[in-house]
Amino acid sequence: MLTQTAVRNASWKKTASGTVPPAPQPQTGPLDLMGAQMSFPRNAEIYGEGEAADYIYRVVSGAVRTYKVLADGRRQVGGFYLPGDMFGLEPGDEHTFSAEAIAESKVLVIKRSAVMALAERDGEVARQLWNLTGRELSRVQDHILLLIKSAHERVATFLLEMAERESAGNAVDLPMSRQDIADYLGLTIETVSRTLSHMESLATIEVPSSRRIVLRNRAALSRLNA
Amino acid sequence: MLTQTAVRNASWKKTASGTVPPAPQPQTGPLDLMGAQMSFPRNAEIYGEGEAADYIYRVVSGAVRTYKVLADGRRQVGGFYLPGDMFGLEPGDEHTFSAEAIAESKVLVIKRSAVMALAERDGEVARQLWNLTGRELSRVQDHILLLIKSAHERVATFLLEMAERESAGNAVDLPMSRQDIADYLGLTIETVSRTLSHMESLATIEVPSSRRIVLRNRAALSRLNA
DNA sequence: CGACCATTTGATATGGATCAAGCGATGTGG
DNA sequence: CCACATCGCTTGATCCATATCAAATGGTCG
Repeated sequence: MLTQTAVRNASWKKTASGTVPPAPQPQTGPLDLMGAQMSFPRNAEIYGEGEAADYIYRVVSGAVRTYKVLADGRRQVGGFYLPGDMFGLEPGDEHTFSAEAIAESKVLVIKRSAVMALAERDGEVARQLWNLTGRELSRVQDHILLLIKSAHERVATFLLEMAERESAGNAVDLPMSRQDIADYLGLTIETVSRTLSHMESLATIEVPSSRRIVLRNRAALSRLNA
Repeated sequence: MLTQTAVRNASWKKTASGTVPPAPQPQTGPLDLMGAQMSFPRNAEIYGEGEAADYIYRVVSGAVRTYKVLADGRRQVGGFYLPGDMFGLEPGDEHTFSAEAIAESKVLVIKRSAVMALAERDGEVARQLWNLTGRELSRVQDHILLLIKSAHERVATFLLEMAERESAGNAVDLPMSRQDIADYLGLTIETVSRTLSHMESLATIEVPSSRRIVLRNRAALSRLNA
């Protein structure tokens, strides 16, 4: 079920399947052709933890974070999803994380039951779904490796990861706040900020504005990538 | 491909499908009927990181750990697998972690290609494989949540998890060493040991021998479970 | 222009790591 | 069968990376 917030903010629009997403993933195939596009303003909830996972999603523009809040208020960001990325495909039938738009975002919403029915008949689709879960799995495994590293290593790994995903030369445009980054890396906002400042002082990166980071010395970052 | 160590230590034995594993998982179905049983001595490698994922595995007796070693020698244990658990099913065709027997173990080894062929024809099997990956995914997601907690919380969570999986009253028999636990929890062996001692001093647990832990106050542990 | 929010920077505190012994169980050779 | 080596674990002392608390700065929007 879509969330109240989500529904409230929704601007439905049947999409002619001709719409080309900014950075399409190679591995999506028939899933491209399904679903309806919705818009979410900054910080709008797309779905909440514990809700029925009736839909799966694909980012068209903007960016999405998934997260979980622990009993005492600590928040862990599970992942960031950029244009072309699919998210919300859960093994069980409840979402285990919540999802929010980081910035104004357009998201393709696909009925899970439709996809499942399709997978039933078409082995190729089934394989694709499995693949998707598999990718997610290795992403999460990498995240674990990240969380045992030092603060410098975590930030370096994060920057390299973002650079790779955006692949816009050496400049990385971060859609997310320092708080989002901190909660993703398991650090405090202060530590993230200090680490970036330190890297800048070493000329490893440049930070022309807080959301824009230029990688000046990838080798140094890779060395930290451990 | 099976590892040198693995092959060297292997004692192949075609298993009459009548062999009943100690704690069968409910969700395995047809996969039960396939594969051959192998024995691995303590600390034997079952497969190595980067090897072709030609087989999937199911613990019959004993226990298995999967792990990854970072460039600088730090080791992260990805998970522990107890009798009935499947492991080694990777999305890609290379193992992303290594696997070793923690204690003398019997493992059912199943040819991946055979399972895939079966899944091709039988949607039920395909769904089961997907499910397996999904379970693994949520296990790993939980692991991430673990890694952002305090040492006490991590240990408490670990003990409750093990107690649940073994479900032998309040006594937990740990097949793994303190080092294994430490590497799973992202702590040092000293911190794990100290934390257990501290919990014992609070009468939350009893540690009659280093591998045996009795939960005396689950409520206190759950409170730490955050 | 002023208020607000995000970010940076500074000072201090602290949880867990590191370094270093000590201890107990297990096994081996004499 | 005992002495001793070994290994896994515990305990102690100290250090350090990162958290926490606090304030200053900067950027954005009405």
